[in-house]
Amino acid sequence: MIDFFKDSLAGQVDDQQALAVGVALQKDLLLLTGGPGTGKTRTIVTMLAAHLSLPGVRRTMDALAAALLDYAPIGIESLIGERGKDQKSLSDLPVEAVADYAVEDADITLQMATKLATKLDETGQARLFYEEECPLIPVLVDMEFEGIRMDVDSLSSLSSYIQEQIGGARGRVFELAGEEFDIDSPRQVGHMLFEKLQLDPNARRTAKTGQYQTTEQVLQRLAARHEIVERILYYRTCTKLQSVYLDQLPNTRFEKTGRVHTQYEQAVIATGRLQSHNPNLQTIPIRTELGRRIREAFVPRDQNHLILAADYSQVELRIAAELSNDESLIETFRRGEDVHATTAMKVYGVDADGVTAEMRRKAKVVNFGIIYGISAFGLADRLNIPRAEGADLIDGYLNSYPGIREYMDRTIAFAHEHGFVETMTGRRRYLRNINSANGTTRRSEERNAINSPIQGSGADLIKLAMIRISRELHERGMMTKMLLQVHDELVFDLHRDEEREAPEMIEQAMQTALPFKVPIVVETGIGENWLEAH
DNA sequence: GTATTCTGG
DNA sequence: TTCTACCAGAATACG
Repeated sequence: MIDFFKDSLAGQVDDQQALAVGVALQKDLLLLTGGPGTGKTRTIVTMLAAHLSLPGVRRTMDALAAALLDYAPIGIESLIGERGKDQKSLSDLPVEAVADYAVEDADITLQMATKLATKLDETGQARLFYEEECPLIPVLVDMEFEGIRMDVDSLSSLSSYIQEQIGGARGRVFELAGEEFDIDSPRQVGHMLFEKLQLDPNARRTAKTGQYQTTEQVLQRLAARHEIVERILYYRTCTKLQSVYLDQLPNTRFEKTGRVHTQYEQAVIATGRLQSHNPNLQTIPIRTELGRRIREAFVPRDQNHLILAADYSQVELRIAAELSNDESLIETFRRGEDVHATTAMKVYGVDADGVTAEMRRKAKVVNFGIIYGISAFGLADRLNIPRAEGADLIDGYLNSYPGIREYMDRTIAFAHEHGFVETMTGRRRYLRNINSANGTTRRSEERNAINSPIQGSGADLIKLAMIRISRELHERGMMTKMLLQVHDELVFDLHRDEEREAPEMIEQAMQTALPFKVPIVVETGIGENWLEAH
């Protein structure tokens, strides 16, 4: 959003000013926006409309004009020259020279808007556009504008500690290797582990360049054979944290506010999710003890606030239950049972007391795999079990939840017939390779067909919740601010006076944003930082 | 610029 | 027989 306005204003403003202009423009734009049949002016935000109805076309005026109007607008190069250091700026030219170009821009945009509005109606995505995507714009602008406060001191003390850890791990790796090499180079790591130390005569190679694979998954399996492996893994964990989250992240803090203002893209991801960048706050570590500590640096804006995190519990599995209407899976959620343990009971044919931790772990992997349209091989690979056992697990799963098998068959058949699939709100994903003669390509597209309605409905659910939460916060004159969205989680600056009201309202909005027969569970947490709020 | 790897949901 | 789980951003190595 910021980039868009900064570009439009030809570098004449800084980020803060661009943000302010963006807020003002977007809000005016939306005042003009009415739903279908309301009789109000329908302002079409062409980029968003194009993302929904022409997702395969690049969202530039030239590409869209070619696709929608079969027309090639005046090229900007004819005015300011080719890209490069000699390229002029529009502001260098007399107004007369720019007039035709500028007028045509407005004309073409209006013509495209009219066509796009028709397309949205035709594809059944008008409500999605007017009632979900458009109202979300000012909500995202507000979140970008607010930002989240970052405590750089806590990051720098963590950085010193990790720097020591890196030195220690590095020394131990060289000691065990008997020589120095570049641990940052996957090729040299592969050479050390598989040529010099001969840790696995059947080591896998990468598809493109034939190097030895040294991914975490590969290394985990070798960890028991040689101490060097776990040291390399630890070295990688530490260098990753250092380079991405300790060296770079503090620089993204906006000095005037002391906060980090991520940018959200609404029209990029095919399934309908948001994308976060500059910095990406949707990939802040949580899975490892050391990594989690990064989250301690995300703190409330001042002493009157706390961090509130609200996240959907197993939302994609619940959506799979809803879409498939599988009685057994729905019943599991209605009873409030542990879905992974229940799945283990079913696929292993044991009672509740018979479920071991290992069974539950495997059942959990199967539950996730099903959402992605997994194959027996893929499951076997991930669980490090024989392929036949993987096949048995999937068979057992689909027999326990027959509705899921029907959902998969029905969805793939629909995709083959129509060339797209859709979410609960009618958001479409077009699958141009669904009828490919290449089996690998086709099967990959069939997995997309299975996964997209699930992932995309999750995106719709939280987007609609965000719109309602934002409206409630404003209407009630509350001081709590929504700050971040991480796919199934929302993060807030919670005002201390609203410690009861806000979480209750937010939970309610998240649970009821779309109608479900399956219970939707939201977990909230409050703390002095993002880690504590979990 | 592409490949590999790691971070998240 | 082959190739394998969905959606991403970003840092680093290497040619």
